[in-house]
Amino acid sequence: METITDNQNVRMTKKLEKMFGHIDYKHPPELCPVRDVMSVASDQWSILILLWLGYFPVLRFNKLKKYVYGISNKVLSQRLKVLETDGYIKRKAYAEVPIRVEYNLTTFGKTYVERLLELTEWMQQNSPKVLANRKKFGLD
Amino acid sequence: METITDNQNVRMTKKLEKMFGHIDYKHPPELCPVRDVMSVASDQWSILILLWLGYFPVLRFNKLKKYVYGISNKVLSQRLKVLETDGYIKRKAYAEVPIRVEYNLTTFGKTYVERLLELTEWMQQNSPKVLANRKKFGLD
DNA sequence: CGGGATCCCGAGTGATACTG
DNA sequence: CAGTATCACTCGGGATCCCG
Repeated sequence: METITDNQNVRMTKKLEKMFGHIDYKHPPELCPVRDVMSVASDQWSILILLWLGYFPVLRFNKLKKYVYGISNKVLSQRLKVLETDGYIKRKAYAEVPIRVEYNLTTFGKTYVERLLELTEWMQQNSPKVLANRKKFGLD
Repeated sequence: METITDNQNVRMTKKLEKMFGHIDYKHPPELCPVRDVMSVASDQWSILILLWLGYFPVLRFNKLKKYVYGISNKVLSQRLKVLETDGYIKRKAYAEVPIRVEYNLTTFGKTYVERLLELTEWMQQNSPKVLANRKKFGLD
């Protein structure tokens, strides 16, 4: 598991070649939507929001704020707005008193969370290794 | 491809359950290393740096700065430092005149870039959809 | 001359208070 | 309850400077 085979390297290079047609540095940023889309979806708060919305089928503003520990009102509402306009989540407001607002993943959002989970699983498994790296660093 | 089967939903929920033992909101952040590790590795600049280092076996500071279009000296050097201490990349300095510094992925970093590629591939394929969502939003 | 470090400034963020 | 308003503050961008 520590080593990477040549086959894996070849596959990686192929994928990277396809990728870099799109995030190529010669493209002015306004012609490179991938980076733009990526910056929204890979934001640390957005990731946590999406994961929690994957876990619970539906969540309200203050519940979400409680789960996404440490997020502020301002950032939460801003991220929710962006995630909604980008099509990952849906917002439903009920004209009750007090008002009730429910957020949930769209179908599109669910497919993204599936992918996201692969990555966060890796992080969960490897975070001890990273912490060990941090400790070790500078000692040798 | 548009719809998500019940089976997929079940798998997702299982993974999320495993996950949320670790990013649970009841955990104080200092006991939640996953979020900490994640915030480094999912940073938008770090992602681009790692992808380019996946594409080229080795890169020097100014080359990297050119490819990671738009990054500043300060942020680049700071991200490189963090990525090094976390074990994703390695830095080699040659005492020449002028000085030469080379960065490359570690084996650990390569395994991460493999995972990262799965995600960025998704973004590449779906960014048109996101852009369409943005345009459509507010019209209905 | 390459690889940063430093400094200054503006945009974004966090904490709290407040409102429809 | 679901957000906005306010304000102090941090962080990133950009230019410049420095050191080997």
